[in-house]
Amino acid sequence: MGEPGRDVVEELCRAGVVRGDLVGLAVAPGVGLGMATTTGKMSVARSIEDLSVVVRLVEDALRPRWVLWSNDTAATLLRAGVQIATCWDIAAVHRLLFGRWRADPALVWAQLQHLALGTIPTAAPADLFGDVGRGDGDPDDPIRPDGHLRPEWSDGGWCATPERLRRWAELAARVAVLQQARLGELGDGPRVASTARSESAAELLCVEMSVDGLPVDRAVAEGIIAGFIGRRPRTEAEAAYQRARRDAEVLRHAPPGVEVDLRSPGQVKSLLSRIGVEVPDTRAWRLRTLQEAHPLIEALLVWRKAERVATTFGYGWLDEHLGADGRLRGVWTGSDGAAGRMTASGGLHNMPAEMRGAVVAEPGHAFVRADLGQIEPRVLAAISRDNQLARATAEDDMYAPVAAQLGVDRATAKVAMLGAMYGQTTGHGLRALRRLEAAYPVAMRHLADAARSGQAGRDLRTYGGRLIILGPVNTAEVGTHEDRGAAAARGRYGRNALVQGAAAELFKTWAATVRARGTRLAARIVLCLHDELLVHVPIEHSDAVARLLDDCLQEAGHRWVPDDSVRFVADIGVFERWSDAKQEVRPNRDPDIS
DNA sequence: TGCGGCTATTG
DNA sequence: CACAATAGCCGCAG
Repeated sequence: MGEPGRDVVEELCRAGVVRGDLVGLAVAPGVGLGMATTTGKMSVARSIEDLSVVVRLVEDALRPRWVLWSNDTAATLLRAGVQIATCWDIAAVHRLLFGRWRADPALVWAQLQHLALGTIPTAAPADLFGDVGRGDGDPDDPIRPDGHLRPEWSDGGWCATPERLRRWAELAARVAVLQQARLGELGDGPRVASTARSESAAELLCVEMSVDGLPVDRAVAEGIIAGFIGRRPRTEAEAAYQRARRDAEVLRHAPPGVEVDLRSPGQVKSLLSRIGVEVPDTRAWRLRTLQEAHPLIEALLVWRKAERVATTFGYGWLDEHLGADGRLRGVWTGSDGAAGRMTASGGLHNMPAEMRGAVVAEPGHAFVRADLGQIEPRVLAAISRDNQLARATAEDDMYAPVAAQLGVDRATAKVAMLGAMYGQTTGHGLRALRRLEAAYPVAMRHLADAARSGQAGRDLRTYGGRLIILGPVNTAEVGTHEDRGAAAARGRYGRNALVQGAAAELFKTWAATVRARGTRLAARIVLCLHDELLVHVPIEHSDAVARLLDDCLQEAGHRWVPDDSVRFVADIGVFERWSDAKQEVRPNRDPDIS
C-alpha cells in the first residue's frame, strides 16, 4: 500500500488516460470525490477528507483536462489548495453553444438530449409521501426514466455520497463528449473547439482572480479618497456634516433660500432652470459645454465627482472589498450573458482612473501590463476575411493606412470605423462611412449582414462559435414606431456583438496562454480589462514575462487566424503601480495610439 | 419593496 | 451619447 491516491493514478493509466485526456471530476469537501474517464473504462469514488491529495497526484502525474460541471468545482479545489492546469467547463461550453446565462446541469442535459425544455422537472418541495423514487426508477441513477436529470440530484443531491460523486463524474465526462459532438456540427471545427478550451481556461482564471484579488495599498487608496471627500468620518454625524459641506459649496452659487437635493436629477434640472440654463438632461458632458454660463455648473461638476467617490469608490468600498491582506476582491465572470466579455464586480472594471495609483505591486514584485492595440478593427479584419483591411493591420497604427485609403485624416477614419462597428447612423462621419464601404466592402458587408440579422431577430454566431441570442421580437408591435426603434437597436447590437464577442474570444485565448505559460515564472494575472492584462510577477521575472506576453499574443493570434494575415499588437510595460502605465494623460478621454 | 430612469465610471 | 458592463440614488407603483 503506497501513498493514498497512487492507486487511482495507476487505474487511470491502465484505462489508457494520457496527458490532456478528458477526465470527469466531482468533489465535495467532507464527502469525497468521483472521477471517471469518457470511455467508461474507469471510474472511482473516494471517501476522504483531504480530496486535494488525490487530485494533486493525478494532476502531477497525468495532467488531464478535468471535466467540471462549472467553475464551482475549481473554486472548491482552489480553496482546498489545488490549482488545476486545464479543464472542460461544461457550463462555459454550454453558454458558448446555446447562448444565454443559465447553464445548470438539468438544462445542459436537456438541450444536449433534445428534450423539451418545458418538461424539465423542478425539485419537489419535499416529497409529501416520503417515497422518493417509487415508480420513478433508481434514485441512485442521475437520469430519470423520462430522460431528464433527477432534480434532487441537480439541486445538490449529487454530492450526498461518494458513490453519487462517482456517477456525477461519469455523467460529466459523458456530457463533455456530447458537447464536443455538438461543437463539431458547427462547422469551423478546430477554431470552435479551441474557443471551448480557452473559455474553460478563462473560468479557471476567473476563480483564481476572485481568490487572489488585486494588490491595493490601503494607505494610498485612503489618501486618494481623502483628496476628494476628506478624512474618513468617525461618526454618522461627521459624515452628514461632510456631505452638507459639499452640498453647500454648490448651493452658495444658487439663488438664496432654494431647497435642492443635488442627488435628484429632476431637482437639479429645475435649479439650472432657475439660474437661466435650460437643458434636456444634466449629464456631465452637456454641463461641461455650458460651464461658462454660470459658476454653479463647475461647482456641480466637482460635486458630482466627489459624490461618486463618496458613494461608490470611497471608504465603504474599501471596507467591503479590500481585505486585510491588501487584496481588492470582486467576483469574476468568464462571459456575460451577451457577447461573451469577462465581467467583474466590486468595482474592478470601472474603478476611476484616479484610483489606479493605489494599485501597487507587492514587495519584490512588479506589474507587467499589456493592452491590445486597436483590437476591434483588427478583429473585424479577421472575422470578415477582408484582405484589404487585413493588409492595414500590418501597421502598428492601422488607422494610418485606412485614413490614406479613404483620403481623410486619421481622426475621421477612426471615428468612421468605430461608427461602422457600433452602428452609428447620424453625425458628421457619414461621408467617411460611405468611403469605408467602398474601400473595405467585405468587412462592411459582414457588419451589414449582422445588422440585418439583428433587425430581423435572427440569432448569430461569433467567429469562435458563441451563439448570440436576439429577440424574441415583440410581434404585437411589428411595424409600429416602437418596433422600428427596437429593430434598429437589435441591428446595432448584432452588428457590434460579432466584433465585441470575437475580440473577447481572442482576448481570452491570449489570457489563457499567458496563464499557462506564466506559471513557471510565478506570474499571476490579477486583472483582465477587455483588452488589457495586468500580471503580478516577482520582479526578477518581469522582463521575461513582458516578452512572454507578446509571445503569447502572437501564438493566440496564430491559433485564431492560422494564415497570419491579421497582425495583433500590444503595448507592454513593467510598472510598480498601475497608474505609472500612462495612457497618455489627455484632458478628455480617448487614448488609442498604440 | 421592487423596478425603471438617470448618472458616472470603465473598455 | 453609437456597443458593452457594474453600481448607486431617486421617484414611483404596488
